[in-house]
Amino acid sequence: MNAIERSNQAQLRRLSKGEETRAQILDVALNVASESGFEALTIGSLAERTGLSKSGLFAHFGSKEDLQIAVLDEGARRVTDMVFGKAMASPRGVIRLRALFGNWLTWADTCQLKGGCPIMAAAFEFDDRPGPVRDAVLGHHQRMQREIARSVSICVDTGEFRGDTDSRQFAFEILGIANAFYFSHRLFREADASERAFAAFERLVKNALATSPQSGDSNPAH
Amino acid sequence: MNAIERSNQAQLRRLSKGEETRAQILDVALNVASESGFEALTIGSLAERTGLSKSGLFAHFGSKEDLQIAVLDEGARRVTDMVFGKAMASPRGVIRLRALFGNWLTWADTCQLKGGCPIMAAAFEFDDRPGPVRDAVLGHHQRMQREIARSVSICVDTGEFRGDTDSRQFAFEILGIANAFYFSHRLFREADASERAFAAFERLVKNALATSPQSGDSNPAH
DNA sequence: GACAAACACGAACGATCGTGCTAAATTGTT
DNA sequence: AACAATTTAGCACGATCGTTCGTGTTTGTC
Repeated sequence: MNAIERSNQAQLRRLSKGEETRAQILDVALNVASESGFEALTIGSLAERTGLSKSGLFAHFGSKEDLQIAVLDEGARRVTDMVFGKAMASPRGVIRLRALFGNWLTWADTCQLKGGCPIMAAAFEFDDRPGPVRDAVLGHHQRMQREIARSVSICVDTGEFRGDTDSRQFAFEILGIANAFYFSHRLFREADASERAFAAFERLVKNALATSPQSGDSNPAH
Repeated sequence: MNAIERSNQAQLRRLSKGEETRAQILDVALNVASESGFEALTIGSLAERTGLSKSGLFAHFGSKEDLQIAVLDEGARRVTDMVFGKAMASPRGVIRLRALFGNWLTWADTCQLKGGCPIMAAAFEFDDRPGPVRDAVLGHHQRMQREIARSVSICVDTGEFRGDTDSRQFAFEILGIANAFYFSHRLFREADASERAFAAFERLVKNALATSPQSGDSNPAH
């Protein structure tokens, strides 16, 4: 959801003035966090971008820390919508898992976040800085990993995956592929990043399929 | 190499005073970058930690940007030593590749960098900020990916891996596993992070082995 | 339209940021 | 020991950081 849609929604749902301003701030802030990281989320620059005064903006969040957490939560909310929510339209099992994976790779672009997934960046920024922000990052990522593992378990339930599939290991490896995609896509700017990611994903899936894959093409080449 | 060893080396090689001070600064700076990221590399805090004055420290690097790049290069130098250099002691082929992978997971701990690999963190910090620092990060990572792909190619040469193995895809997936390890180890603080990483790695290897693996245990569970 | 509540602004604060100067102290060489 | 070169300290600068406070303006309710 972009700022304009939110503005429309505000008129419909009678969102209070303060709540709407706050939402607009978060929209801008999420873009900044996406492009330049959470460290770059300064009150001054945010005020300038939103047209508010420093103190006016500051009043919506009691502290910079609370602002960071609010941005984090907003990012997580969008991930939930754009990745997990959207995948629910697909039928249970491997098809939904594949949709989930695909959505994860593209959700930042879909949301017009020019700098990639902020939640991903936050993990590296705060993994060694104890405090409420790190706790929030940890919580969101743990929830996401749990959700992915659950989607893998469903593939076992449907009989598509073998019964001895380790769903948490599967989620671990999916997280890895998504990260490799980010390196390839955002740092290296390689055009075939998404193909490489899907190739890795399909290899992962093939290894778990109940119909044993003994043919010769089970190699890491696409 | 820690500060003390460097100090000894300075006495042996007649490292000039300025060069030694610079090396000590970089040692401290690398720790800061490891724990708190490159954004936290401020002249003031570094001066305090090293006992130098702000201007005295600043004089060793012409600008903050040059300092960041110097820290980056020092980090890359250590990676080259601790990961690639060390793996050269192992025989060519899969054994060396495995050593390479293992070294990559543990090198930050081995170097007593309490906050994980700084080069990894830098990738996420600068992937969307064009400039000399990003260029340096990009260069180091591209070099590392090339080295890994080359090690995979050697496994083809030794006849251990099939001829149609895509070495760059292999390197892509290794990068992913290393990233997943970082999430699991540094953010989630999971005790079995390294087991999960090695399980994923061995699955990757098994798929590329020339001796076709059609048995039923080629599953993502360890 | 009145009135209370919510919201935004402007000014100022101490601290710290990166970065210039100049002078003093230290180092290396003869 | 003298001297030049290198290295470090001291001080100051404009800018920006997060935050507080008092005042004005806008909003929602009766």
